[in-house]
Amino acid sequence: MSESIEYQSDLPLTEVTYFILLSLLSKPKHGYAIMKDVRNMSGDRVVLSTGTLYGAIKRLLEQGWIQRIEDPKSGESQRQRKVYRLTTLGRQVLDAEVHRLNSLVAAARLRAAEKTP
Amino acid sequence: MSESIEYQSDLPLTEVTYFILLSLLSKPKHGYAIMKDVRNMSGDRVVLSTGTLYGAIKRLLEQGWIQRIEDPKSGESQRQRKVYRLTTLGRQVLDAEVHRLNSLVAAARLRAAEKTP
DNA sequence: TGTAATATGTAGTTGCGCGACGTATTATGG
DNA sequence: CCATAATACGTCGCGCAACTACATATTACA
Repeated sequence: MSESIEYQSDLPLTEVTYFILLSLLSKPKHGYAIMKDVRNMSGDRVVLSTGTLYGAIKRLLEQGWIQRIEDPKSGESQRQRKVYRLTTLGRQVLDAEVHRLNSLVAAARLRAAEKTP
Repeated sequence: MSESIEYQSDLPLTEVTYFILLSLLSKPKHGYAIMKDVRNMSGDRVVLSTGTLYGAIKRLLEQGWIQRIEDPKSGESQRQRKVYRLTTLGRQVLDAEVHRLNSLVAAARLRAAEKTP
């Protein structure tokens, strides 16, 4: 049934955190790839600075929402490149956030209906 | 057509700001009433402390998203009670935020579809 | 009469996004 | 062929907003 009622103490996610987790939902990526992906996904609205990105990654690792894996493309001549994947916990938190987001929109719809113009 | 493409530099709204604006969408309220309303609207999930509430109100006034009006219920024996209403600008920002929220949910739906399990 | 609800506010702490800066490697086009 | 853009990693310090705790006063009611 995927309740995702727990984890609410970690919400709301910041927009940056949300997009990073979302980016890693499809497949593991390294930092720079996340940056570009988030930018594309958001239609150029969310442009991460490196300060924001690596700070967020550090926190996400500490919380156990993402974890580092070996670079699958590390066939010989590869320079440093840190690849991360979403953990089960991270996916659950993301689910809970989507749920919260939907409730915010629902609340707005309710209010707009009972609005006194 | 109510574009609400502008105002994006003021987004994302924090959850607190969002609920306060939403609370004032139906009708003007004073601070304490906003607190209770937000709590109810969110199903007890968002419980504002006074520090959060009055800090937010101060910022919202400065930004011109809400404005103070005279208490309509100030018939004689009334103690201090500051009533606020949403401005046109505030309503436009709220609209833009709902739009942004919808785009976040849409992005998640897209990603969930192209997910590699 | 005392206590919960109503009502408003300040002070200090913490967390996070952001801009600026710093370093190194690989493509590429002029 | 060499400069410059793109790739790729990171740190540091600033400012803003939310939260906790504290402070104060009035009104309802049991």
